[in-house]
Order: sequence, then C-alpha cells, then structure tokens
Amino acid sequence: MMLVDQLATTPSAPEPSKGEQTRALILETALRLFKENGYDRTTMRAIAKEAGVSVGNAYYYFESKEHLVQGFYDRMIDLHTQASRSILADEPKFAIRLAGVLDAWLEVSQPYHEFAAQFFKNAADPASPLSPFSAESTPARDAGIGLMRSVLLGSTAKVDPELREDLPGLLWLYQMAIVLFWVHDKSEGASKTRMLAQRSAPMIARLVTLSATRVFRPITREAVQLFRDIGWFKAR
Amino acid sequence: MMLVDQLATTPSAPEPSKGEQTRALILETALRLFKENGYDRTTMRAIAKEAGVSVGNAYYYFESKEHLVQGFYDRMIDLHTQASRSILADEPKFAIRLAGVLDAWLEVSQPYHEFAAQFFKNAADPASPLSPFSAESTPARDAGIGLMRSVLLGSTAKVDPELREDLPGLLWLYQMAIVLFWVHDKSEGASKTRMLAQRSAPMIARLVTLSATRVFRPITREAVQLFRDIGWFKAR
DNA sequence: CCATCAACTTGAACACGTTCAAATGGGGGT
DNA sequence: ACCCCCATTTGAACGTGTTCAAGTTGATGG
Repeated sequence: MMLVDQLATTPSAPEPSKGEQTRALILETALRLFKENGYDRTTMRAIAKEAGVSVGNAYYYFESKEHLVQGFYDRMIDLHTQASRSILADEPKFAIRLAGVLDAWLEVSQPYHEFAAQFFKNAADPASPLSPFSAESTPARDAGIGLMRSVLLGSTAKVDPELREDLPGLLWLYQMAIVLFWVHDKSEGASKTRMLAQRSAPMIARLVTLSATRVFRPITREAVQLFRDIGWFKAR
Repeated sequence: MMLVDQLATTPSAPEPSKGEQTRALILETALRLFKENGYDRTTMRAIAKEAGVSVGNAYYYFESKEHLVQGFYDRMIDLHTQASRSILADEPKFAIRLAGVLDAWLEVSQPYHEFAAQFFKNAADPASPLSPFSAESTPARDAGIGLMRSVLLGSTAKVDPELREDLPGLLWLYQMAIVLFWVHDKSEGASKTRMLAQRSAPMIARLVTLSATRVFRPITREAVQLFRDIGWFKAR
C-alpha cells in the first residue's frame, strides 16, 4: 500500500500490479546494493533479504543476476540521452557534437566506474545477455546507434551518401572501443579516457569528411562493403 | 639447498621433480578436458579426479581455474609463431605478410573456438590475469607484438620513421580487434573472421604506406601522439 | 636409525548463483 | 459462501569455485 505511493512515480503510471511492484522493488534494491558494494560483493541472498523477499522470488522475476543489470543499462541510456540533449540541440559542428556526446556519456557513467569494471567481464561474454552485441541488448544498442544518428543528422558534415546510412553503426562501434578503454582506465577521474575522447573525436570527424572526397571514396566504399559482408549491420 | 637444485634448471636441462610432474599432469589434464568438454563444463573436481589428485592439490599449483588457462595461452603463442614462420621467411609484401600471420592465428586457434569463447569473459575482465592487457600477460603480449614487429621489419614497406617503432603495438591491437570479432563469430569455420582478416589486412597495409606520404604525415603523427599520451605504449 | 622440517597432498567445509517442488493467496465463477 | 485456478512466493537443496586445517612423505642432519 505504502509501496504504491512510492512507486507510482512513473510518468504515465499505467498499472502498478502486485507483480510489477515486487519486480520494481527487487530491481531498485539490486541497483542500490550494486552501487553501494559493487557487483561481485552483492549476493542474490543479500538483495532478496534487503528487499524483504525470498531468493527464489528474485529468480521468478529475473532469469539471473546478470539480467538485473539490464535495468542498469536502460537507466544509463536514459541518462546519457538526456545529458546529450543540449549539445545536440545547440551545436552544428560534427566534431564537437561527437566529442560532446562522448563526454556526456563519461559524465553519467563516472559514478559507476567500479561497478562497471566488475561486471564488464559478463558483458564481454559472447553468450551473456549483457553483451552489447547480444540479441537481448538490441534495444540498448539501437538506442545508442540512434544517438549517434542524431549526432550525424543534426550536423553540417558532408558525408558520402553511401556511408551516411551505416555511419551511425560505426560511430557506435567507435564508442564501444572508448568504453572498453574506459573500463580498463585507472587514471584519476578517467582523465585518460576523457583525453582520448576529446582528441580522437575530431580525428574521426576529419575521416568522415574525407570520406566524401574523390580520392577517398573508393577506400571508404571498400571498407563499408567489408563491414556489410561480415554482417555488421545485419540483425544480430 | 634443495631449492637451489630445483630452480637451477636451465631451459634445456630437465629437472622432473615430483612437484613439477604433478603440476604438469594437472595442466595437461585440464587442457585436454577443456578441449574435450569446454571450459564451463569442465569442473575443478573433474580435472582433479581425471588427474588422480585431490581438488586442493590442483589449487596448490594453480591459484584458480583461470590460471590454468595461462598454459593454454603460452601454447597458442608457440603454435602461432611456428605457423607464421614460413610466410615470414618467404614473403616480402607487407599486406600479404600481415594477412598470412592473421590466417596462421586463425588456423591454430580454430580447434579451440568454443573453448575460447567460453573463457573469453574472464580474459575481458580488467582485473583478471588473463586479460591481454594485464601485467601477468606481459610475456604473451610482448610475444604477440614481437611477431607483428617481424611482420613489419621483414617487409619492403616504407613507413614514417616516427611510426615505425610504435606500429607493432598498434598492429597487435588490430589483431586483438579481430580476435574479439572471432570470439563472437558463429559462422561456419569462422569464415566471416577469415574474410575480415583477408580483406582488412591490405587496407591496413595501405594506411601504413600512406602514413609516409606528405599529406598524411601530420595526421599520422597526431594519432601516434595521442596513443602515446594515453600511455598505450607504456608499461602496463 | 631416528627426529625434524618443509614440500606436498587431502577432502570436508564454505559461499555463491541457481533450481524446483511445494505452499500460499486472492480473485472469479458457481 | 464455497471452491478452484494460477500467479506468486518460499526455502531447502544442488553444483560450482575456492579455502584451509590437518595429514603424509621423503630427504637431511644428528
């Protein structure tokens, strides 16, 4: 009853059924404990106990401990999109838009650096639902690619039309590379990753504009064709 | 006293002490079971039982299940180096040398594809000794970079001198990207990865030669400087 | 020949993620 | 009021990687 009030903060608040309440309670508890104590040190038993339910109940709503992290993913994407809004609205230059979006990501992710590093191994497992390349991550991946699409579309950059459609997917891959570096980055405040993002973004931007020039178009198209042939842009 | 004898064992002088025998027995058994049944499905109890020792005994010689995989790494590097020997001896063109070495890697790794995919999550964990970026993997990493160095040095390619020293480290990174793709590759015989390697290698080669041209030198140097500034070539 | 000591070996015990047969409970049909 | 159904909930039990106090062994010095 009290819980209804607590959880009725959803924007549209459609149906806070009993099950949904329990599910939300477990998820909230899990994310809080993950942030407080880290992923590895947070046991399913602790989550259940803290949420006031049984272990089995947590497994009734979430297939595994990893699946609990999907909720974290969704939240991060939300925060990232929100944090990117202003730069995407105001800035016309592609390089700055790109750098801004990357910086926004680092900003919202910073508090979860340790947590992220801990469960990253699961995310890298090809068989894990947490892998950014997995079918389960399709929504998250599409959201990320969509963000890169608006980085491109809202800019004044001239791009080879052949590349235009597939570029967001490649930019997302570029972002994943930066995330990979970030996870391994132990510098204070991830300053190395920030440097990497701020200085590599203009270089990427230069490559993108170069792709439209006569000399480079063949090379560009060869690369894009290769990505297509290995199924990079296909359903995953 | 006894330790002196035990540790004074030169590479060629065999000193099959009791401990070393047990250690080798456990390692051999583990690698065989890994290959036969996969990493996850091979339990420490099974390894111990098959080797005719106790579980605790296995932990006396290997810190963890993951540490057993270091032996696998070492073996792979050995096989890879050996499989690359002929192409490195005969072929002068950089692109073909690079593609050949990548193909050699795929060839020797193929039988372990499933096994590799299963423990790859551990390898991606920044905290794991199995991470290719970890301190424990320094010998393996150096061997890999060394192989790329001989790909470069034995070729006729002209490279910006500024880049020449650091290029092997970047080529190794390129190889890691291909390995990452390979781990996720579910196509028959990893045909997609083979395609990726065979077609991307010449493109990399073209980029490398372009790096020496007047137009590209500034861009090249900017990129190399960035890698240096984020500590890519530094001790890890 | 014995005592000693460190290298080696043991297997029960621990904490974890996960499973599942059984219990619970509330809402709808009669 | 009753009963049934099924979503929900329970917690003991399983298999795993890992730990550790205790035991065994074999060489060494007396």
